Amino acid sequence: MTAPERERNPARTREAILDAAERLFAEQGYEATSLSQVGQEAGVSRGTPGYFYGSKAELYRAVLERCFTEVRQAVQVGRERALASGEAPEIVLEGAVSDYFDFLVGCPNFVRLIEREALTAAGVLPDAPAEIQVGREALAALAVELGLDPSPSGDAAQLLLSIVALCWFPLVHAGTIAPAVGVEMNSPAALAQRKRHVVDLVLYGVHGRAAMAPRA
Amino acid sequence: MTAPERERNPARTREAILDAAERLFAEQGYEATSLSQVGQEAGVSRGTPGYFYGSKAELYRAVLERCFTEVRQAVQVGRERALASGEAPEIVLEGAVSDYFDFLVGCPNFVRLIEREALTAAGVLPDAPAEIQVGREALAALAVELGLDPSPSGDAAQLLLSIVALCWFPLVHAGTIAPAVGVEMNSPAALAQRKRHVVDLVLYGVHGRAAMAPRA
DNA sequence: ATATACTTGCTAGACGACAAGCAAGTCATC
DNA sequence: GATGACTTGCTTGTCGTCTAGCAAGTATAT
Repeated sequence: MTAPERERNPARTREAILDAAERLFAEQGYEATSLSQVGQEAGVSRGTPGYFYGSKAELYRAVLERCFTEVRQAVQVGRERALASGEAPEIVLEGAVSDYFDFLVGCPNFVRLIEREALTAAGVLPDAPAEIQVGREALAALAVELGLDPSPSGDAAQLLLSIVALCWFPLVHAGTIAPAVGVEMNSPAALAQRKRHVVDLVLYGVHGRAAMAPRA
Repeated sequence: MTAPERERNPARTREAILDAAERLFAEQGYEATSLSQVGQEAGVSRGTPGYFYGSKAELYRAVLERCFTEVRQAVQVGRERALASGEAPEIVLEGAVSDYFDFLVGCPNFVRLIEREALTAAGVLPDAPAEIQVGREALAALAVELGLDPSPSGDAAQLLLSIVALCWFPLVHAGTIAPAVGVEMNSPAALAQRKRHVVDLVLYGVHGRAAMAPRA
């Protein structure tokens, strides 16, 4: 009868901690985030994150792992949808780029975490097999779809990297470089405009590469 | 006769500290770098950085300031050279993109510092007037050179942001995303290949935009 | 010329503020 | 009442800052 002060639910608590940690690690970075802060943000005491995840490093690993699996699933879904559509290659590419752009817009934490990870020399994880696999799959799909050279550092890889760069970079620097060069990224309309430009640029690139013979 | 244990030279010491701090802040980030580490790297005691720069935050500011002035000078030089060349717009653009790419390759510390700064919400500096000015100047130059819409978020701004993204992003993610999608960035040849791709893509973009009427 | 006053580069010890991890404790739920 | 969820107290270590002090130079006076 007595209203329980706080209902006990380890699964829920674990997830709350993971959510809080993801946000804080993404926003402030690993070093600048304390376990007390994570606990407070998750609505538990300062010892609870350590209780469930053992150490700060392992909590961080758990955050990254969850992010990666989510991303992998999303990419998987997107890829299957694109391959099954049966549209012309350019239409498929256009849709894929657009989807990728939207996906990143919806995952600011993921973007920031990966960005920080890239800045941490040699990273926390020895190498990210999950991510690499996703990248390779995307590379193969792109090469097949457009009939490009699928070899490492070949045309398909270069184009894929450019697509990622064009979608990714403006989000990371939405508050710094983008406005500095005259591009706002703060409204849905501005984002849509940016997305259209990216899609166009990629398509022009594919056209150009097909039209003019690539230099000897 | 007696070899001076350590010649006393405040200017030299200040610069040594600044060099060490730049490297460490760029590589490890602000939080993960201690003043003791800076002192050790600079060949002085752990108290000396604080003695010369007052506080850790001010030392960081000094590092950023020096970086910015160096970059501004480099951009200035490049812009004047490009404008004075009298070549066709496309050739000028090609050279500018190529130069920018090379410049970033030569300034890994700068790239990492700015990247970290972008991740620090609201940044350390209220807004970077120097950087914004550089961006605006580049925007105007690009719009004039190619006859594009110079308004904020217009074609010129979008293209400029794309150029920056294409040059910048692969360097930051040379160890993570680039290899994951099949692009190596570790040898001069690989860098040259990447640069050529970027230049081509930008030129194709300009061509495409000129050839096909941009969508209504 | 030499001694003395004074400045300045630089070091090292001390102190306070956290933070991470551990251990003991408390409380709910089966 | 036992297991597991969760908290709180404590230890240990590190970092930034402050400050006292040494050493090396410079200026001034004799």
